[in-house]
Amino acid sequence: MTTYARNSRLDVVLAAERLFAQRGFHATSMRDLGRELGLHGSSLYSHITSKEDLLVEVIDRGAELFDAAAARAEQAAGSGAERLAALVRGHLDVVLEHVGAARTYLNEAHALDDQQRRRVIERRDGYERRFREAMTAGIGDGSIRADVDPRLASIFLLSILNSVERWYRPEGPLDRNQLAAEILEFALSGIGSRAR
Amino acid sequence: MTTYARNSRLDVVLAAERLFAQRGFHATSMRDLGRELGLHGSSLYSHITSKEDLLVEVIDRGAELFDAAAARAEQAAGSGAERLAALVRGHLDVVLEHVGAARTYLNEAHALDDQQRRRVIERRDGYERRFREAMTAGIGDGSIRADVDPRLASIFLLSILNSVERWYRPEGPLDRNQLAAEILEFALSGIGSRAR
DNA sequence: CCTACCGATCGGTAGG
DNA sequence: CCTACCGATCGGTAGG
Repeated sequence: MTTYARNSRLDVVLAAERLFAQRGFHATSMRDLGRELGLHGSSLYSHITSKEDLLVEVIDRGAELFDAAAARAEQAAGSGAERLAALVRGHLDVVLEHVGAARTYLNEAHALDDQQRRRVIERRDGYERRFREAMTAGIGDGSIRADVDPRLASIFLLSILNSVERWYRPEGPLDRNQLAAEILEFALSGIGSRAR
Repeated sequence: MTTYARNSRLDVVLAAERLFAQRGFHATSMRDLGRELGLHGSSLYSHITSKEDLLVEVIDRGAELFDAAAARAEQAAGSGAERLAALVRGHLDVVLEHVGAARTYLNEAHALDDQQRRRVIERRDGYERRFREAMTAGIGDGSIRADVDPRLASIFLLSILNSVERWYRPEGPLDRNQLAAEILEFALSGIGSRAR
């Protein structure tokens, strides 16, 4: 039995993460992807069955990374606000360590067909629910203000977190811990003075 | 002189706003665009010179709408925090009344060539600066907390505002004024209790 | 605004 | 993993 594989299937998925995240799914051709790995576009089909499938795989990997980070964060003991802080740090870890998968997951789901897109959106809703639940717990234990709407507040906080990839540069003045601290300070204390 | 125009150039731009926003620039073909207007893809070229130019025009329209709204908002008298509130309401007006132009401006600039993209990003920075300046003014007049970093806080607030199109539905339970109020409450007061 | 095209590129297959 | 393709579609032009 002869086999020609210089690259593994994982190599293909990782290259797809990079290119889908940088240029977008529709702007990335199979030939682009092949070039990234030093082989012909048509050769990719010995590793995958279609370009769509590849997108599904990248996006699912992204979803999995976020879910796993959230599961770890939820083991943090403490108040609801502290659990929320752990969720924020876990989210940033994924965004900063797996840029490609995270960006593709966050920005390219619209390229999926209806069924797959619905599935991904439901999974994303499940992730958002974990933020909501931490806030609800925080209202219960007094660490979060009682008049907060956990659904809206989760959306606002996740909007901040999911936009980080659009502007944050790790080589800039702000390190990851400072970034997390700044986001938490903004979300927990706001920017208005008492004497407003 | 005979002319065949059933649609104006503006019709083409408005159709492009819709489709570029819904499917993305690369996923929209000139034939899709023609179908939207009831004519052939090739006929569009009597109105425009290239698909790229059309994207530039849509994006510039989006930028113009945001800049104009900010200019109006800045005429609001009052504290820095109040000017910031006016900017927030103006931003939401654009996002909700010009969905297509706003979404294309916010999400499709990556499809521009380097030179155009840089120009658009610079213009976007100018818009962000207006938020920063309102915050700085607020620190001066005591309406914004003195320890706030206006640059980061502007990014966080704009992340929330620019993500609105991803989840908000006008026909839902929250009207536009309530949405603005919720965002401002989150940004100004945060969600943490004093006894955290 | 339509008809009739153009060369280039797309995702993907057959066969080795 | 390569070679040699395939039909479909792309942005765009010429000429009326």
